[in-house]
Amino acid sequence: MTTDGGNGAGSIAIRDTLSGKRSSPSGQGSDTVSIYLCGVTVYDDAHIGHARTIITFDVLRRHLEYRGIRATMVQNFTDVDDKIIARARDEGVQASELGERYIKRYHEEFERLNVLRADSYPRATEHIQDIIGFITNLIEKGAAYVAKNGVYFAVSEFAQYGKLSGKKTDQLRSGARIEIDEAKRDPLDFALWKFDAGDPSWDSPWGAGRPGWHIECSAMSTKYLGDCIDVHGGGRDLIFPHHENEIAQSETRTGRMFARIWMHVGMVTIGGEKMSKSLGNIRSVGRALEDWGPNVIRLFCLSGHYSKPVDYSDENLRESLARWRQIEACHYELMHATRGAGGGGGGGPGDAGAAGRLADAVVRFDAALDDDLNTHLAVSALMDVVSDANALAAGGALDPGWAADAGAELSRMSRTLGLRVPDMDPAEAAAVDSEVEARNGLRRQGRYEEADAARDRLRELHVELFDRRDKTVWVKREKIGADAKN
RNA sequence: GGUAAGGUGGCAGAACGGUCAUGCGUGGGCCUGCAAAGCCUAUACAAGGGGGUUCGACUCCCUCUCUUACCUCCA
Repeated sequence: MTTDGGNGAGSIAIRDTLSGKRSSPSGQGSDTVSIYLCGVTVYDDAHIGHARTIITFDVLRRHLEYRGIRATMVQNFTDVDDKIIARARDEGVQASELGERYIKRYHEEFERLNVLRADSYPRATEHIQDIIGFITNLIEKGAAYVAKNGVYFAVSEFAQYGKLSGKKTDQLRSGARIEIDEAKRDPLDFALWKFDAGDPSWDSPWGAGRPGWHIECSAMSTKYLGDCIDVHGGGRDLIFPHHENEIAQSETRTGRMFARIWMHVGMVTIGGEKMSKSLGNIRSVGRALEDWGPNVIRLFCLSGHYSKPVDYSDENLRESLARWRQIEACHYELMHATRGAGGGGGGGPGDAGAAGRLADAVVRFDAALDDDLNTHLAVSALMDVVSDANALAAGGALDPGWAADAGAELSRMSRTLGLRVPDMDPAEAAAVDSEVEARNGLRRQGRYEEADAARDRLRELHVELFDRRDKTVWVKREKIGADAKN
């Protein structure tokens, strides 16, 4: 039973980690949404786990915009951090130079993944004054204190600490894992500012140093999106302590709810285990792009519900590849049919049903995304259109009008998922057409060796041919590394 | 130990209190000069164990068990 009226935009619901309930990102009647996504720490290459989180939010954003809601998206780069400093020292470069390198690479890779640019990508190092201001507020409120080695947030001052992750402070204190630090009043207190006059360091009212990890997100999200964000998210592993700490800082400062919806994306696993540096099972985005290309990676990342883990296995990737091949071929199938290449019996009795099935699939696609961004079901709905088109084509009943409609819908659904069929300019298409024509002439004359040679030539251009009863359909394939290896 | 999310056919993975998607895989057929892709068709004892609620549960409740994640940096 839907609680709201269900008119387009208002019907989108996302499950909030904190309350466990679904609610609309756009609130009541608003047509804009603010989204803050915790991005990457720039000391190494991005991996598939990063990709999954970012692609999930990318689809959320695309779907919101399709529903007429303008999303303002802010995604940070953490460019000051102990690991960056250590890595820079090892390589003998400046921390800023290292960060710059990985930020550049990030943009290149995620552009290839067809991820829309965020409205801004704030960096911690460019917001030191905002961070200092934020910390000053917290000290004024009595929620932060200056110690020997830094400025700390006093967890005891925030009564609701633990509400996001479902943890109780005394349980956390009794856990043996917490680092004992004499300087802290409470082992749960976390650093807002670390004193260290080393390489990357900035002056502050309390002493030279650098910000702690969590404060940058509170400061920057507030600066760009205000005190209360509509959707705040990241990977599940950020729930504690990162997001918990952000809530503590921000809500202490404003006395208001920090984020209306917390959205957390499940981990990418390798053989059932979380991908992590310590296990040495990291798969980089760069490598994945080489092996599988952007569309397969996206389909893989969207193959299950975002909140659940997904296993980066060869089998799963192959399945995504098979799906992609079908979608790709279908785009061409519909394009050819639309160009009126006499498909035979248009307007048969089955066509009326086809229009209904198409409309139904589109409704299911959008409804799936409305319902807590169920990309798995959305992909299924898209695949229903693909197989319907294939069935009609195989039966010689692909009516050009239907093909045009289906092609438009398929493109639109693909766009929402961020899938992109390789571009082909008309001149190239015409060239392929005439090659195919020539080959069919050879086939009619029984000159099969020459015809096969023509087919091979086209294959080198990644054009694949399907000879049907009455015509030859061709598809321009995306080059995929893993294909070549097998 | 605490917290959270899960255990669905050979694999992946949904929905739903009553008819158990879909994809991959597998068998057969069609189409093709051959091929590829696709189509048609068939295929599966499917729900970790045990209780309970119900006319009826995979779906709700309890319990046990297993898995994973988080409790330390992590998307």
